[in-house]
Amino acid sequence: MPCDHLNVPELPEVETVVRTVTPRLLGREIRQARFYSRLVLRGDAAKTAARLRGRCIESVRRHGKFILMDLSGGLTLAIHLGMTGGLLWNAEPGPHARAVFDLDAGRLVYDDPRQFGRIELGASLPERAARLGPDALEVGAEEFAARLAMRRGRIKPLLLNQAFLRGLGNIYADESLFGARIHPLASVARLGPARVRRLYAAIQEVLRAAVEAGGSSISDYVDADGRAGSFQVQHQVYGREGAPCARCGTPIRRIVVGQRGTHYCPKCQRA
DNA sequence: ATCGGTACCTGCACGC
DNA sequence: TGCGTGCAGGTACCGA
Repeated sequence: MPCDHLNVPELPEVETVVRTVTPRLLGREIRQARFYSRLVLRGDAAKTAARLRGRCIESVRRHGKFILMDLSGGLTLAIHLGMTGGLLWNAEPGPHARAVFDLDAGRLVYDDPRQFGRIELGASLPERAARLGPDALEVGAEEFAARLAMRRGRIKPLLLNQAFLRGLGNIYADESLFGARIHPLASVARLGPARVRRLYAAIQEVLRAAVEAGGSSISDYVDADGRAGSFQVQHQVYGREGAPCARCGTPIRRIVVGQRGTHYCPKCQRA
């Protein structure tokens, strides 16, 4: 069986999901939609199902951590996977299935044990998605630097702030800071241009490598039809508390920043 | 704008 | 073995 999507979906995982489901969904017609969670679905289940019926999926795209499906007739279905959401293809709905989309060919199941994910249907992308910052993989170096210059506070919480940059989550924020050799508590205002450039480059490299590997760990968000899990990207700091830093051998340290576990090398990443 | 806290959920690791 | 506790972190919201 598929899917222990135990890993939290961030930009690379969502990108992987989008790439995997797109060829299966493009041009398909939604025959029937069913919703099983008042928490996950924003809006009335019966009305949403009625609006979806008969529509074709014209495009699938990623917007930060959102999955957006543009439907015929000018509607957009937005799916956010939260922390434990995943899409299963042609799967039998399990106890955590929160939505099922029966298509003219195949079936898409939205599975989400903790129900932190959200599904909403609207005329365009939801307002809360529209007001986010530029996509972490699309932003240019200069725009990144300019946006950073307008901010204060510590760097790690800023990287997690989707209104600043959309797509980074806890894992890749830590990995990016390690790549740039910047301490997670470093003051944004005191980051010089060299470190800002390094941070930008590290974010791009970390995200691209993860996308290339098909996400952070098991790639079976959509693998109900039995594709073997892909290889895993080796995290340098995340989840490696006490293990030696790959660069200098110093034990990786874990602290809490903004209520979130934060991993870094105390020697490579100075404040 | 930033900061710190809470809440939403449930599965799982851990300790006794 | 069994049970309680705490933790995981994406996002929204609150007051300061």
